[in-house]
Amino acid sequence: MSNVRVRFAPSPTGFLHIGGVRTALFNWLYARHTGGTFILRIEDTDRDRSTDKAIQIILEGLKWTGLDWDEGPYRQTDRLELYREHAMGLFERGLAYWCVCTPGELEAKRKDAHARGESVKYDGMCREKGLSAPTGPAALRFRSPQDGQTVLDDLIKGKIVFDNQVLDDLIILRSNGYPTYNFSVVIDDALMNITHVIRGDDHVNNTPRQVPLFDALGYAVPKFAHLPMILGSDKARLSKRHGATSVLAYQEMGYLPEALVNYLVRLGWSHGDQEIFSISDLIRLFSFEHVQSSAAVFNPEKLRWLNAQYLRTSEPESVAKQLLPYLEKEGYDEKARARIPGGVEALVSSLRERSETLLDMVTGAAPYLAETITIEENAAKKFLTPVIAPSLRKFADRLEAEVSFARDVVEHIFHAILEEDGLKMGKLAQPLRVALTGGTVSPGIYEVMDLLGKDRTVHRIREGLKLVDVTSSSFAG
RNA sequence: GGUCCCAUCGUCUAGCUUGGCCUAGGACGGCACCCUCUCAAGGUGCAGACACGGGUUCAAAUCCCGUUGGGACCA
Repeated sequence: MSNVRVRFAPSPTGFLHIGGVRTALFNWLYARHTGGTFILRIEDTDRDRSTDKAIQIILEGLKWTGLDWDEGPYRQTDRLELYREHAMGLFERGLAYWCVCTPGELEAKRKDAHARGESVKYDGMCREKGLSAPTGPAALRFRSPQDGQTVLDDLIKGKIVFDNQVLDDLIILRSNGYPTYNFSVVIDDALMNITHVIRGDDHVNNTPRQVPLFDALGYAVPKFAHLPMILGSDKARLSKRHGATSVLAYQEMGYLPEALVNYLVRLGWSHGDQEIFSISDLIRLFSFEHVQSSAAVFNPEKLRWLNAQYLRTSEPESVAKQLLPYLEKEGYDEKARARIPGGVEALVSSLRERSETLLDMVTGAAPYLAETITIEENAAKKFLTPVIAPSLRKFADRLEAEVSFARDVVEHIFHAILEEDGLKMGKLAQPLRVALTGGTVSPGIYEVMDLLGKDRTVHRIREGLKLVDVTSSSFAG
């Protein structure tokens, strides 16, 4: 095991966002690629917005996508003492100071500076006051370096230089005793020995504030890798109005986790022209070298295509297993599934060519799981005609008389009738399809019969025959 | 407003580090054709991009500068 230690640190303030999953994924891949450790840390210091429910959803989402963590989940609220201790440590060494400026004063100053077109950073009012133990409300501020530069050598974006002059003396401990985001992150990353901070590039500007903290605290500065954002179709940051953004929503919509992972990894990372990667491919091939530095637009169409690819190439057994809960949800119980001779696996094999999601499969499965069907009116009118009725009846009769329902036997009977009645394949297959499935779209006609079994096949043909419009038969005949 | 990031087909991207193999490749989507018992899948083909302007160089998608346009963060 290498000494690489990475973490995924979501805030439990809602569902697990698709962008969060990608961040987690890149962390996970890097850990697995290097044989390092993947740590899960819940950043719940925002007590007003954090909920236990949200934590559960995050865990559930990660489990579904298969991103297993090696340590944690740690919770920042369990570590508050640690932040206070280290903050006071900085104070004792003169690297932090008490600030008694009130929020109102600060706001006024900011407005003022803004109006004059000046920088809105903290003016350092309390910097040299030397307050040792203020009695009223006070925040602890870090004495940020004011000269020189902070250089970030990002694994993805390369060298980024920040002038320290623009750095605020950032608050590390609020007057209510809670640490600020930038401080708790540094303490955690330092104490957890994080070697690589892999996060969204919305954090790039936080980095020059954090690096001096590592230095002041006497910890090694980790390496940073800032991942480009995922955007919606209008190039704005991906959000609800672009459609589903919660991972679990994708689960509900019938996507396979492997497909989602494959899609997400290609949003920003590439390996030549390859589009489809197994998890082991990804672990083996992943590197920051090929991570894109520009943002990417989320494209649901391509996700659907990828999902379809996975549906078709995965083991039917595995897909069948994953399909089960969706079938249950639609009310297709054990009994319904038992109606299909080959079971759900056979169903999957026949339906997967024309399904992009598991939900598509559920829809397509209806005629085979149900005891009876309703035939679409237009389809009946068009295909269940008096002209074809005799051939259909003949087919049903012969099937019934035959002991075997083996594929080649059925095919033989079918072709014999085509020949006898001078019909082309489609002339008989389509009416048969309508009688058997109730619609005009289905898997191959022999597959349909396989899924239905002999009894239901014969029965449905006879039921379909009842719909043949007798009033037009005199007209036709 | 300040700071930072980014810029190849509609979208994801290869190529950029180490300029020439690029008349810019692949994938999704679109269109057409083939296959065909329906619908798909599959196959073949077509349309489609180096944001712009300057440099550097024998040679630039590739290096440098600027402009423009997007985005993020701080307010």
